[in-house]
Amino acid sequence: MSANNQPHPVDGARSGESAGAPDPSRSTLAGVAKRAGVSVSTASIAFSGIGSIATATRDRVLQAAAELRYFGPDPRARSLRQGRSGIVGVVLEDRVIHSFRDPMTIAVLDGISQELGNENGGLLLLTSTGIGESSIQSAVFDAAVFLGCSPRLTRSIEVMRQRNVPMVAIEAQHFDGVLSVALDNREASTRLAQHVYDLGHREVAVVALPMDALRQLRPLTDEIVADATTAVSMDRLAGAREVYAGLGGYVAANSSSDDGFAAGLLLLGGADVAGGAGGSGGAVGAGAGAGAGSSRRGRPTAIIAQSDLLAVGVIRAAESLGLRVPADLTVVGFDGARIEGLSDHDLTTMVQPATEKGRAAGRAVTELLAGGHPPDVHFACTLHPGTTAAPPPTAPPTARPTSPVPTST
Amino acid sequence: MSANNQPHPVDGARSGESAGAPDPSRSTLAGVAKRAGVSVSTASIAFSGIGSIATATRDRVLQAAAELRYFGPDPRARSLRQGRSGIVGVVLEDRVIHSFRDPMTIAVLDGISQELGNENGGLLLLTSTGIGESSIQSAVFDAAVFLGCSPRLTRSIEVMRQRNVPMVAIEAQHFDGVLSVALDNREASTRLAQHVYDLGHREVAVVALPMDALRQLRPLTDEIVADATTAVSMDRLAGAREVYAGLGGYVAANSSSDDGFAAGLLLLGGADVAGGAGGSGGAVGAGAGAGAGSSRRGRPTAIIAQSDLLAVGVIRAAESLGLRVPADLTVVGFDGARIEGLSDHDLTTMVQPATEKGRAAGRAVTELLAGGHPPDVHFACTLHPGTTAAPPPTAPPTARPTSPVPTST
DNA sequence: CTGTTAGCGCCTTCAC
DNA sequence: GTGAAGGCGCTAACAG
Repeated sequence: MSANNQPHPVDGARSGESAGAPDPSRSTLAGVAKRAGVSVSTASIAFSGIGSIATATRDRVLQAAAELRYFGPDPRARSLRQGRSGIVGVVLEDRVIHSFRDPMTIAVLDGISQELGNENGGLLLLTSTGIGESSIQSAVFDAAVFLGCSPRLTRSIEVMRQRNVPMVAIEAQHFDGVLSVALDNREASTRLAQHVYDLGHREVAVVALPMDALRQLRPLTDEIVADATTAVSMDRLAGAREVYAGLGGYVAANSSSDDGFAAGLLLLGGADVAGGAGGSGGAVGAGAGAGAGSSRRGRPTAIIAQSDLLAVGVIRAAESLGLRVPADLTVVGFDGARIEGLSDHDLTTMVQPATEKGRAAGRAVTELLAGGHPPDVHFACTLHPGTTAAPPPTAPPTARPTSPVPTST
Repeated sequence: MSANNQPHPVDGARSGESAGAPDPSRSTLAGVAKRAGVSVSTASIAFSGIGSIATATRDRVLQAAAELRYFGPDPRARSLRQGRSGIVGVVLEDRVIHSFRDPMTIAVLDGISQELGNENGGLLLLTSTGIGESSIQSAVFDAAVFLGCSPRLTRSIEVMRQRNVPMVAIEAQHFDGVLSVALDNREASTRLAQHVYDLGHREVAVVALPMDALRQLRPLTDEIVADATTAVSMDRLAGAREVYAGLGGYVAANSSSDDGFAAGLLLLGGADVAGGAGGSGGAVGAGAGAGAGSSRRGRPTAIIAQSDLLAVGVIRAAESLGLRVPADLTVVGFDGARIEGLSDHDLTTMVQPATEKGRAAGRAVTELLAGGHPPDVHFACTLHPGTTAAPPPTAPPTARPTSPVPTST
């Protein structure tokens, strides 16, 4: 009889604990209660403070606890019983290292943690590695925040929903039952492109953020766009294409200045060099339908980078080729990351409230956990004019058509 | 009778769940078993795969689960029963934002996550906010990694020890029962200082990493050193002082180029300006005992920054004052962070294997959880000569005493 | 103010 | 290959 359970078979069994049995059944609330001569529930109250208890009794309990070196309830048991662990899961799209290298991600994480204030227990970092997804389904947390995640999470989301785990998605596509915190990526991108257009640029290329799981620097093709799964880059591209229809360029492997540099070289040197460091095909200049004006597909006079990191790389590439920014080349970014080391440049970019996004997500989580039904949140970007955008070298300085350029396709 | 427990009082009670009761007692393994016409234990086997089960039976169970939208065991219950949650806690000294801005911390985190591979469940980020410490004591995790933490964690460590939670400390002081992963900070720092010395520098100042909880840029005083709680900065200082006895300078508020910049201005402009932007007292030059050679406490000819970020800031400060690096000023860092945007400079620094540190910690955690007793780990730094260190403008190029300079105190 | 009682959801030894 | 039961450690109703 009596199925003897030993959930902690580590000690005696495995390792050769040399010291004299430091764990003859780890002290438990029951043990403390017994030693203090009270019932477990009373002891529980002594620790949680929930319910009333005589000071004397509590002292007795606490002293017994001290003697037994009992420091408080086991978090695991507590979380089972209460149905709450205090942990908020943050699901990152990428390997941790990539996420951490992106100042926007970091800002968002900081915002979340600001609002959650670690009184909740902490942030559990998870990654959606695609296959398996196991960790996200088997991890202990009360609420989940998805950070720019792809639709492959569908199943995990279903599981969470079934478990009544509130979910918030930042910059992801819409999922039913998942609160959305997002940016006006498309509109902002249009505004930025319009800014470039108004300066007179007609030969323009884009360096886009990754659009799918395949992390590789390559020319932006229709297939890639068609199969894209990343909302942010898609929206930013769509926005720019409202001004520059058919805008072409490169897709980066990730948001890094190294990738921006490589793409920049391809775009700026590639026109002549043809087949530089990896990109096989074309996709330079204003791509398919170069807007009104010169249809000559020469070197672009402006490059729209979908992130500031990429933009920084592009600027470096330009300078390494002897081009001056913005005199010879206009470069604009996106994010407002305030990347240091840009020498004298003040990057022209769309500033997004990254930390605020995180804070909003954190607040939403709090409300959801309290049973509320907060609404979706939208943020707007603001144009930072900066000093890296100027009229093209040879263009008419005052062209100002505000309507989209028609596609030539 | 029958104390009716409802650990999840959220639904009906609080929020006005309008939809038709999506959670009439969330599906559980017992429910699945009943529906499949088997016992719970059999159903459990169907999910865990541990134990033998007829294929037909398993299919029946899985189908029943699908029908009930049961997606697998509840992580909370599982973790209580098994005594394992799969979560590894990472305790950061600072607010998340500070940690995330430090490339070394990020590299370490990446190393940890590489080795833990998220099959374990994920990294739980916790911060040692000093007061309370509650979150670390009440959070669910199986093992803890402390990242450069101060001794204020003593109590939390005691709790973890009592709970049999394996602990690994990276770059922290020694704690009993906590596996240590560390760097030869002191020795490396000495080597770097010697390098500077060998170049002929005698007027030297340090920009130190924070030494205690008070995050504020201020002159390095004896009190600060005496009360220091951060092992890394202490060790690096001690190492440098073996070459430059009594080395003085500033303590930064955190490892950032902004702080480096501010400290740089104080050190380089401060000698004349006296009381520039906040630092009241002296602490410039080679401090108390300016080493052999000129005892004139003028502007330093070399600045030893305790991190690359700080060094970058110092370089910017120097250049903003019209000083050329390294012709007019030698600047050395520590870390090997490869910070971008340093223009043409290649920072002279001690390169530390940060990712490796994280990996080692991750591996140690794995072994400890498996019941092993892995040893402490030590890593060495390598000097990267770089291009930001050169002989001082007016110094004899070939001074080469290898023994420490005696203190004048 | 304290004790009793009934599980949270699952796993696991033991018997069949 | 499957079923039956005990309990991980704790908390929340209720009764006294």
